[in-house]
Amino acid sequence: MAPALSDADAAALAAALKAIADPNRVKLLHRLIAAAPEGVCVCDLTAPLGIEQPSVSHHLRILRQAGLVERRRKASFAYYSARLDALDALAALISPSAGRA
Amino acid sequence: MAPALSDADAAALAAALKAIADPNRVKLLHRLIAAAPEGVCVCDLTAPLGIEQPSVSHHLRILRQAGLVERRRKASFAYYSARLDALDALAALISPSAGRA
DNA sequence: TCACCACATCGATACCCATCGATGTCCGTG
DNA sequence: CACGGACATCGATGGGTATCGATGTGGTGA
Repeated sequence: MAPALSDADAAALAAALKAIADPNRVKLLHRLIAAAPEGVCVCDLTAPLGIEQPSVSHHLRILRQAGLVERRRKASFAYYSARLDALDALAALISPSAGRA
Repeated sequence: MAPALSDADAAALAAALKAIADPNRVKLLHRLIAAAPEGVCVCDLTAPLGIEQPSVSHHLRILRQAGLVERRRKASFAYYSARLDALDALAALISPSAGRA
């Protein structure tokens, strides 16, 4: 497994985790996972989250920069979908039993 | 699966993730996991992390409050060890494929 | 072309947190 | 009982961030 864990690796893993370490982003991801592999447009995420549209865009931007969600544009709408492989990979990194046989 | 995900669940998951979403805490957990099930005393964690002892205690305190590490005291030493089951459970929560069969 | 809709960005505000030096607490030792 | 070592807590400081209203942008339809 990863015996060393460099500073860069630790920083990268911390950055990815920080992207999810927010209640609203947890909710967003949960909804996108539940809708996978379909996408959900921003307009359908504002109301259930209870926050304004700029905040939703802000959180989705952070999740997208972390490589955890994707965006597909159709007309003036933006459909976001979860990257299941990225989430699985992230889970494997924090799971101690993942590295063992 | 988790169909609903209440506000409390989202907040709890976010809080647990926030506990790991720090480069130094990632490093601490990595070392404790590598040393599991043995414990590591604070004095052996200060030098490799490159931060002062109060900061190490601070981070270990946060990890302990999140239920991710345990503390065993022996004399004036404090031995910390990772809770592998808690980490596995946390990984399962953020892994989309974990809920499926 | 003009008005409109969905979304992104900007700017300001308020809040949380990581870090460290100094200090406190507990225990074992001489 | 004083001393010292190991760890925890305190207080101050600096940097990061979530949130919103206002505004910008791009595409659609009349």
